[in-house]
Amino acid sequence: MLNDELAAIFEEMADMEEIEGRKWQSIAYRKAAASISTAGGNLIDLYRSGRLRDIDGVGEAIEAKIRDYIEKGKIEKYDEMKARYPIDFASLRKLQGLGPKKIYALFTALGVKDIETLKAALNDHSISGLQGFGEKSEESLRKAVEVFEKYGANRRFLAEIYDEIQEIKKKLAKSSLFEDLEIAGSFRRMRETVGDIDILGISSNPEKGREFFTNLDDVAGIISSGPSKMTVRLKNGLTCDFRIFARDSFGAAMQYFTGSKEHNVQLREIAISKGMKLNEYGLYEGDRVKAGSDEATIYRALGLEWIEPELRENMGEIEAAGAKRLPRLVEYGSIRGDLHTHTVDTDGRNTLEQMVGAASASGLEYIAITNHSKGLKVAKGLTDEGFRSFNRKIDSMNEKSSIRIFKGVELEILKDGSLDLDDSTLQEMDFVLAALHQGVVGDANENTARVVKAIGSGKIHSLAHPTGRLIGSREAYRLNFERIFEACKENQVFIEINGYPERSDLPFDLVKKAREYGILFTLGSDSHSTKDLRNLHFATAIARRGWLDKESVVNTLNADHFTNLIRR
DNA sequence: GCCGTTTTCGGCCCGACTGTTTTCAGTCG
Repeated sequence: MLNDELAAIFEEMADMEEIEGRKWQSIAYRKAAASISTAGGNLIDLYRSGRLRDIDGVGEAIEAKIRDYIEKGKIEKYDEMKARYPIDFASLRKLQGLGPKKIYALFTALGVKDIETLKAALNDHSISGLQGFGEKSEESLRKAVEVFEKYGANRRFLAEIYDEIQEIKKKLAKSSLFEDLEIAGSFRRMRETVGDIDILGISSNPEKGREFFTNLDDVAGIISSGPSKMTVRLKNGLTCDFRIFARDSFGAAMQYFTGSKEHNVQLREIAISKGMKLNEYGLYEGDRVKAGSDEATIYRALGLEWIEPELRENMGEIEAAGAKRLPRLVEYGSIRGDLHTHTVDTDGRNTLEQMVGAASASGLEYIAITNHSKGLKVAKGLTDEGFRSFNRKIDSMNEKSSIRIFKGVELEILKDGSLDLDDSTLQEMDFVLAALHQGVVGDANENTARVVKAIGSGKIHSLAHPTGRLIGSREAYRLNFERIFEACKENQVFIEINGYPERSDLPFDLVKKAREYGILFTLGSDSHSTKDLRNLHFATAIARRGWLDKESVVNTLNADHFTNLIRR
């Protein structure tokens, strides 16, 4: 994606500027890179409408570079610099402890330009002895390469490590060495992936607390350890920061370590503009402590409402908090039904009975079974006749079931935008999810037309996993979401937030956009087995990160109200 | 290179830890 490409380029330019000692240019490039990759929206659209400068951190010079990249496919200054520094910064920067200056030192002295040449230098033992490097530096680099090759430097799915991290917190709590414990960082912000874990604690016996922590069997090794901060590698490959604070500072610490970094930078700038200083110990006016023990007081002292962790991405939440216009986010406990599930009758692993039983046990009031339609052969999609007989099974189950079961389908949108089942079959269905799975092309207009036609059919309720992305393995489909959102609004079609971790689709930034159109959303776990039902929790997290209130989420309705809403 | 509730110039978030240094630079979050 263009945003990612340019963000990577600007990150590299930041590295090279730093090598050349231009600190502020470096910071400017990094800032631009960050806002392009997180909050940028589609760069092509912004470019076409001449609104590139609206992006935080993009001024005259960087705007020109983005333009050149779009129009000519290259950025002259980048190419010039790259000729001087033919280095794979992106990979080398992923090694713990290696930044631009050290990379440059290794490059000039030993010709290190990527992981392979670094490994060669390590094998020669030629690094210790270089100016600024010693035995320990060489050893820690060796370790960093080892970790990189074992785990990659990739982020992990929140859903994948969620329970394990909660377990660690429980073990710490059980020691009764801590008065309070919280997990901060992107974990607390419920980002779909996390790069590391931050655990904060209050303890009257920090020494013992730290010792207890390092001796947990989840800890694989210590990366660094000082009097107030320690960093370890967990056995699951993640790095974990553990810090102990005084009660008076705990709110400031929570604020600081929850981030995001961009959100924090913004807050600290506001503090400065009000003649104050904000750090992880508190908010200060001169020597006087204005706030520190709880987060809300800090935000209030800065003239802001308290901001939910999920919103802290510097995507307008600070302005909204200043104007007291933050949304009341949909709550995790308010989701009453799951609107995307499969059974063994197509590509699921559990039976209808098992899925319904598990949904009921997890406290849901209803579930829509949305098996694939016949066009998706790899998933053994059901034919019209298949659905009719499956529907009869649901009817009879509904007579004895404690929760309501809706007859659903995850319906293929065919190549020409038509639908994969007969009208008479669709008439029988309670809930129709429509999805693109196959035949998606490189042309955004063609893909969009296909989706818009399906939305306009009057026969679908919700658009499933709209971007089609699979985090880590497949890019989002090329689609024009402005047109899709308009079509959904016009035809009263909902949009799904799919909580399957690899999908996490619609992504939260697009949820926030779609929300502005007044569209309603359906949450789905996309369960292929009973244990996937927990994905609904993570779908809710995406909804919250996308600023949704309860009224925007269809699943918060009870079964009767939901039935009325989907009646065609 | 960016930006403006004090600014169109002169600032730019802040503190901890490590390793190599004899007081600090580099890295990280």
